[in-house]
Amino acid sequence: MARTKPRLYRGFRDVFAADVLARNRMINTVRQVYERYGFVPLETPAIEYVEVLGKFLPESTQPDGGIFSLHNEDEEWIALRYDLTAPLSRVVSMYPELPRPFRRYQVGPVYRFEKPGPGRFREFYQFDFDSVGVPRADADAEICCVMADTLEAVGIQRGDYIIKVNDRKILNGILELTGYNNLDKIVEGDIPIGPAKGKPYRRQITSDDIFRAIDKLDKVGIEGVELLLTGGRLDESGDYTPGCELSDDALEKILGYLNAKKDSRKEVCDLLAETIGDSEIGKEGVEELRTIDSHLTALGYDESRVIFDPTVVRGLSYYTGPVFEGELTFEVTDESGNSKSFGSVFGGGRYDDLVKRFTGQMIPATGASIGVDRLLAALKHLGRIDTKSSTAHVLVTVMDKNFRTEYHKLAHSLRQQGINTEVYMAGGNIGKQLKYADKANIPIAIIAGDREFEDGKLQIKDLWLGRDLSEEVEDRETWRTERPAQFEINADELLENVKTILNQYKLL
RNA sequence: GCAACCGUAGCUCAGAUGGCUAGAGCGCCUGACUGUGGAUCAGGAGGUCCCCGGUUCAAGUCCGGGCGGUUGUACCA
Repeated sequence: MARTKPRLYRGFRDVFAADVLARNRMINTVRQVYERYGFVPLETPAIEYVEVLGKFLPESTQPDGGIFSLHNEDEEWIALRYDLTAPLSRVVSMYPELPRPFRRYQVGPVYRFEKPGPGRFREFYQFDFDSVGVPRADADAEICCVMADTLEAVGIQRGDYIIKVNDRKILNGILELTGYNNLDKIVEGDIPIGPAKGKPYRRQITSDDIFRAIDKLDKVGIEGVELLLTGGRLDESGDYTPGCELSDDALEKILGYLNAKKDSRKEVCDLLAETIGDSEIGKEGVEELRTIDSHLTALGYDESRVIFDPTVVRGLSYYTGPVFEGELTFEVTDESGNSKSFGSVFGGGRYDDLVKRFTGQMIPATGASIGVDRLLAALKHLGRIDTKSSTAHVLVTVMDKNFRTEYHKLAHSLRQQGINTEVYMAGGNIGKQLKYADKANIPIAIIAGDREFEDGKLQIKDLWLGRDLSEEVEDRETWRTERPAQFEINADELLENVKTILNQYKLL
């Protein structure tokens, strides 16, 4: 009979103890920060109606790519949530009795039907917090504070991260200045360069594509952005991306805007105010940034933590005002040996129109979201994660089956004192049991047979110490006869001995 | 979606121009005191060489198609 082959669906993964434990710890830390600001927990289902999730039903009969969707029994489209913000906006419009402002946090898996990459999965955790019902920019300033506090709480040092802020209204203002704010045209022609040279292309270009191009600054550099805004760009795989074919004048304005980088937030605001000229929407954006700046400054969140950066776009999404990006700035080397900064782990912004699609009324909201797994990867990289893969701190070994009850009683008494204790339940000699403890990363083993029980003694073994000592032991004989890191103790002194060892490993 | 590269043991890979009974390191299992982790030593298990078809006396190796993976790019809430 053909057996079933165990396999994982592309982009999904199993997560084992060490990683789950580390993630739980991190989530706990983050939760404490969110709660310190008064955010309250919310849980929503993983599945929602497609139209609730957002703009994924064009006029076609199928939801857009990018999400996991299926038909329900009534032939309606439902889908796995791809973020936690759309469900929040549904909740806000479904329960008008909720207190406003509604400030909630939510953590859980979200799903995206995209090509997975290294560290990029189709199921991953996000940890969001949002303020719904607050139009004022001090709410945005608060988001920045929470972001900074959170990153520091989980162990990212000041200087190893930066919160970057921009405002969509300013971006829109710039677009307005260039005259391309309602851009919608078809560009077509023959690919001018590369392996596919001569092949015809045809592409619809809208204002969004200008943002898209700007958003790629990190990836393709300023020259790349320039190409994307003008004639088009050939990437290293030989793929050609048609450009926006902007005028020289417009290009110049955009590039000038992207250069409005200064060390101080105030200077950036001044520079942007100058660049933005008479654009009403642009001026509004600058005012918002000024308000955020003054709040942050008053609270002592200076440019070492939060800066204004005109190049931040944050995708296309639903953002309507300030946008935030929490970036880790320390360098990492990828597998091809290039060093680059770790990148963004925290993102968000103001989205004043998101609830409107349900209720018709504008309900302002602002918030941010942690890419939990990416942040976890960063902490691992920094060595700020202990990778314990066990919950047991003590393994009671079974040397003599006749004493099985005794072993369980020993374990029970330790548990009652709050010590996580496991009794070895499978068969096998002592060596096998110690190997198990070693592999499971359990720090202490207790060994006892008839000799010990007769004398009221126990053998207690510090396995982690033994592991270190073993590096100096040359031959098998001394290892076995000396039994490093193993002590005989009186049975009634077990608890204090266990505690002493666990304290050394900071496990209590 | 498009493009390039890749697919041999659980993992990392070796197997010039077609000629094997397909190998190595690591890992895994057993043993070296039936009361002790590591190192060492001695054994052992483990492969339809991704799948299907073609060329050939002969295919892990060449050709076609599929599937899967990696990377880049597009999209990205």
